[in-house]
Amino acid sequence: MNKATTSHNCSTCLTRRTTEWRDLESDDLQTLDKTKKTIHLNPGEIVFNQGDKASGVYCIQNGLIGLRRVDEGGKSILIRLCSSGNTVGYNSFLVKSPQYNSAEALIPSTVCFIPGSTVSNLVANSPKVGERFLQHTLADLAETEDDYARNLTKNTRHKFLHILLMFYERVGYKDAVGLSTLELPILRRELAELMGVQPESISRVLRELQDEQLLKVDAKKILFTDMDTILEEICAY
Amino acid sequence: MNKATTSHNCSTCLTRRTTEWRDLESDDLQTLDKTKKTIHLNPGEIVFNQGDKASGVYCIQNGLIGLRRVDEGGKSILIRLCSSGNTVGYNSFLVKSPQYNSAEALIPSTVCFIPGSTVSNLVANSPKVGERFLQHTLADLAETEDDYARNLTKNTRHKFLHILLMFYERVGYKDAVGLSTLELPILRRELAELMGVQPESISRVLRELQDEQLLKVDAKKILFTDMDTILEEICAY
DNA sequence: CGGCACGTTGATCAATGTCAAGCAGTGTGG
DNA sequence: CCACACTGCTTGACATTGATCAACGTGCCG
Repeated sequence: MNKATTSHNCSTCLTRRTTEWRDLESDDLQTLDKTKKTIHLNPGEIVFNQGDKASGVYCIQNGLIGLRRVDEGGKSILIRLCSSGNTVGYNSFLVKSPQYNSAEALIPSTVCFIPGSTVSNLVANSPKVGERFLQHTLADLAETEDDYARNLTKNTRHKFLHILLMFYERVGYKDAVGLSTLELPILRRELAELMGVQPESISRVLRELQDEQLLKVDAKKILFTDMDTILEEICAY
Repeated sequence: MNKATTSHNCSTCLTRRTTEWRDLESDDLQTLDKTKKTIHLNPGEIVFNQGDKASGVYCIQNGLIGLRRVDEGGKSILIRLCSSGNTVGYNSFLVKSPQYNSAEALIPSTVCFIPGSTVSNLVANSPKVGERFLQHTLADLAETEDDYARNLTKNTRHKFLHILLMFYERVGYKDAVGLSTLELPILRRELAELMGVQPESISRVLRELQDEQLLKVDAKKILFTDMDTILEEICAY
């Protein structure tokens, strides 16, 4: 979008401070900067496809990337959402496997591609980088186990409320009169794919929640008219 | 059970060759051996509980350990099964969090407890150990994503057949007349907890599969009378 | 204007959960 | 040794959830 952001410098990149590269200095930082490629993506555009050779890793500058898995039957789900400061494609690269998942921009996004040779060099050069990748993997594992458990034990309503709150934490705000508000950044279909349900189920649970006066819906905008009750429902049971 | 196996020596331990400690030598190996504690567990006995302080890691010598998560509503599921050569509790230890899951022996099992200080020393001493933990975490993440996707997209029947085949790979054998056979090592309830369904659903799908002549059931023993059809069903769609 | 993707809603159906009953095996105490 | 309690497993009846199929409205874009 913005031409100025296309030529990016790792040394001054604020996002880098939350990535695996946060501990790099001088030479290593220059190596990173010289070999990375910055890429802009529109919604629906692909970072990489399930089955592709993993030739490096991708740092998300800004935006929202969905990791998608399609099964043999053609059913598609979103395994995880990743945003600014996350790295995607690293796991397949580190185990030298083809990409397990596809990565797709859900909103306009900027990612930096780091070639595999650079990753290998930097990991070999500085032990901190390896440690950061370990911590990142551990965090992804913990999150995936949480999602796994929730999706296996909860009903559609609970799972949906959880996703709403997750988005509220990321991009929610208070409107003019102090009401908690959220602009959903993704389609109904994508919400459904996060929960392993059909889009119609999303419509129905939204209607149900509106009928109960817990929130108001206007297309992608959600107004939480009774956040307390929602929080209680999610946390209690 | 067997007294002889209680005093164990890491240097000669065959299981160690598939753990994070496989690359250790001489001094490090002695440190490991001197500080580890070997523990025998009967079915139902607990290695550690969800919420416990993670004071070290546990290597599974033999047996079958289930990682269980109980949610606020009291529903319990099995997140993952671990057996000989796996390490459990390492993820919580490495991120210095309380245990995310409980670990419980599902059959008679032997595990070695490695105190946290030993783990930290060995990781600091030899970079290979850290790399092994990274690879282990990556493998667990990949497996959890697979399970996640399957559980979100497949029905009870498909998930159950998948679990049967998984057990067949681990402990299956051909009987006297060459028929694929399996002694299920766990309860119906535990099978259900692996899939996030009710035990009754396991009974029903077992009945269905018997009625279709795909297998025969005698308590815990499963005879696969038509393995080809089962494999086709799982792989195709 | 026409086509297309997204979203909503209704009707219906299939899958799974829930509840209750009964059976088999096992261990315990009288 | 028997009576009893207890747990695991199965089955049936029924309720509930969510999927499926179809129709329709809206907004966007060529």
